[in-house]
Amino acid sequence: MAKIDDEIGVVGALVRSAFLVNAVYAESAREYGITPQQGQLLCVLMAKPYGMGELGTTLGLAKSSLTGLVDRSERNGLVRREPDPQDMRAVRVALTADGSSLAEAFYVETCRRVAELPGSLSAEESGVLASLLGRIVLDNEVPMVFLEPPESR
Amino acid sequence: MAKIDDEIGVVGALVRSAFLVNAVYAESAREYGITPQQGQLLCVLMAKPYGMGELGTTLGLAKSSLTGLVDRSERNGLVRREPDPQDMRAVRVALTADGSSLAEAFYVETCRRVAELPGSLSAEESGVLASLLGRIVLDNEVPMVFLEPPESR
DNA sequence: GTGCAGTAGTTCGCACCACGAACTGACCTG
DNA sequence: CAGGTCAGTTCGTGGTGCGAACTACTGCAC
Repeated sequence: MAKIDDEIGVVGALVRSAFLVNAVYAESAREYGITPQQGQLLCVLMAKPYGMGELGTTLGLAKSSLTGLVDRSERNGLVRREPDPQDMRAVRVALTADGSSLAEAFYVETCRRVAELPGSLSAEESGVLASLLGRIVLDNEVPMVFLEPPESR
Repeated sequence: MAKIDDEIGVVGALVRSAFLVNAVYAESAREYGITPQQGQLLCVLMAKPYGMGELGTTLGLAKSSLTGLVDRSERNGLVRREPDPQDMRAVRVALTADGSSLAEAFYVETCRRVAELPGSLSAEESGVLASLLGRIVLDNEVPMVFLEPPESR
């Protein structure tokens, strides 16, 4: 009781903060001339090249959806399909030089913007938030769709 | 220092938890035979009818995007366009009876699923998380894209 | 009251996204 | 070497999101 009217439940807070982060992500992508999905693809590939199947499970997409996404990104020169030397069926998707620098720029800018969101939180509160959200992310086995910014560790 | 390797920064935690919530939201929508965007529209309209312009700013969509979304939802019988008695140009979008019950069911189920995500957090930790995220949501003026579950207050 | 600027929504054309079903070709096991 | 499986692609369908151009109504200026 005695909650002021600004009080919010965990569920609402999670859903609405997700909405907020999406909007920031989308706007950032837009300014770099890519779609949010392409941005996501680039961010995943920053870590290492992936096979199509792997990418599908990481991004939560069907195989056929991925073919198109990679096609378009390849057409834009951001990504390259390399043959897998071990398996003639398989393909390894990797960033091109252009893709790599765009990914880096997009990633850094997106980090910057997301980092501004908790502006009013103290460093300590940010730490608490990170650790609680981090547990949710780990417990639910959220794939590595976003690298850890090195300076934040 | 002395951080174990599972440690995560705020930025990564926010982005990845958003990814997680999206996935849950999308899967829930899927099971109710609607797209996430339509689900979002229904959730917003649960609170009250909206004009198209209002809806655009709330959902962060361009006018023209909204026309289509409302068209499709109307075609599915979930939503209705009512004339605004005050202004002959304007329109009020409201849930139909079908839309209202679908919205309610979708909303409840989505809440249930999102509520499971922080499963390993104690009640107290959940409270802390809610209040920190709540401040982010308030500070950044995230629109009411999701009602507050009554029982969580 | 007439005229005109601004507002609410729609239309159109475009590119993208996501899916399932059906398919191709390489792998592998018996 | 035959049949099953696995990686990816193709195809068709429907939904999404945008900007530019458009229609129709509102409201203010005069």
